[in-house]
Amino acid sequence: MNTFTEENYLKAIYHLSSKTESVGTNEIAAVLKTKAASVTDMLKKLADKKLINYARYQGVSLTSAGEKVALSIIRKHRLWEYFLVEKLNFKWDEVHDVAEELEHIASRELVDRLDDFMGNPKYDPHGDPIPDKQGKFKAHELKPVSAMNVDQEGVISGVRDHSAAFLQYLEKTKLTIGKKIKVADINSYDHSMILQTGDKRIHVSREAANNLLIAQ
Amino acid sequence: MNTFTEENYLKAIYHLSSKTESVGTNEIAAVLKTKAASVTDMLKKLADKKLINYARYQGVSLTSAGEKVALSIIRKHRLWEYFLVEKLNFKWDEVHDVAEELEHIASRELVDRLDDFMGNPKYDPHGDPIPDKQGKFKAHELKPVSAMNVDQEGVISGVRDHSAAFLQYLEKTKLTIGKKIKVADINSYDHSMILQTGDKRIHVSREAANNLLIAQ
DNA sequence: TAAAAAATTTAGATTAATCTAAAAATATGA
DNA sequence: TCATATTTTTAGATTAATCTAAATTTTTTA
Ligand SMILES: [Mn+2]
Ligand SMILES: [Mn+2]
Ligand SMILES: [Mn+2]
Ligand SMILES: [Mn+2]
Repeated sequence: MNTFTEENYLKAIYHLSSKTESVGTNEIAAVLKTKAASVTDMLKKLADKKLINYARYQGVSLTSAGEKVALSIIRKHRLWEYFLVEKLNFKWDEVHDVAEELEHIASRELVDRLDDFMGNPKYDPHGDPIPDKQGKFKAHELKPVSAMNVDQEGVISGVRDHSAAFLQYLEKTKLTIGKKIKVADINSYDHSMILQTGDKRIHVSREAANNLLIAQ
Repeated sequence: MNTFTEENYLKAIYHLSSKTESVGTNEIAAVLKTKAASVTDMLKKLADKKLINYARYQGVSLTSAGEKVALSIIRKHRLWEYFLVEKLNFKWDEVHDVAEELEHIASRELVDRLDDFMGNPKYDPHGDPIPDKQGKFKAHELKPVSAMNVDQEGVISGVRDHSAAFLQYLEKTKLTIGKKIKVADINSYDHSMILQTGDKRIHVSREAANNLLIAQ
């Protein structure tokens, strides 16, 4: 099988590929907190294993074999996050680092049984879709709160920024997954917004509104 | 912290120490399926970290820091095995290898919450005691079935051989943890035994009786 | 379109964990 | 007790993942 490190590279390339077709060496180095030279070495290795398409200086993309591996890691990551929150009562801002370790446990049987044990959840605690056994998943059609107009309504369904700081801020302001919100007002100077949830009015900055996603 | 490999060495030394005070290089190599030369290298490293007492050619023992680490790995191993069997419906012969991976997940918080989630079990699926947060545990006072006399009774409470083959054999013959048995007869020629469980009579070899443990 | 800048790769080391083969220390037993 | 066997350590390589510094390629822009 693949090493822990190879799996992290594939996952990083997968996530970076959602922005651009082809992914650069420096981008990968930044995500994995390593150096470009190290990335080049690993890219050669992954190319030898036919997990990525790689040509010198041309950036990389996953092969379908590589994508399959990446999706299985992401499946495990999100299922474990769900387990930690739903069964072990972790907060949603506490689970990522532990899931980064758990996602590398190989046993297919374990993941599939865990999935069944939890009733085959479709989304993780941050609103991200959980790929099924076949790697299939349906992402919500989401847009940032910052793109909403006054009086528009929506249900909070995901975040763009997964940092503990942002998640804790959302927790504190009660802007959590599943909450129904309505845009009460938009400040035309700094684009900050007043959101209405039930009887509460919450003032959020443009930056926060940009990282909070809603389904309509 | 310690690497995956260092943890496996400490655990191996801990288990081997139950037989003899001081543990030899070759014994460790055999358990870890590696070579004596590799073990010597690692022993130097563990000694530098003050996790073992080591003098060239004299064998090793754990320091109390090393024992603490070993017990935390064993705690995790056994708690995960319990989880796999009790919550995910694995069979008792299927859990060891997965637990060998899970035991290296670092998060203290995870283990302690898992422990609580399961109601703080005292024994794993094979009857082995689970150390608590402080590393404390109480082993059953067990003896092999082979040491029983005719008409003696006892409750199956552990195994000496953890191999899948032996566990499957026990499963098939219904000689599982918690079963009450009585020695109906002992064959004086080959020391095989007839065990009575409820209305069933089971013939077990001397070897099997030796690896099955009872509490009285 | 040719410098300059940025991105990427190569060269050469390093560290951890492993190996084989040979040397050294310890244990055994005639 | 001393030769032989066993155990353990050392010496010297190898492989994976990483690094820094230098070279190369591609991209940008003046
Ligand atoms: Mn995460
Ligand atoms: Mn998540
Ligand atoms: Mn086990
Ligand atoms: Mn066990």
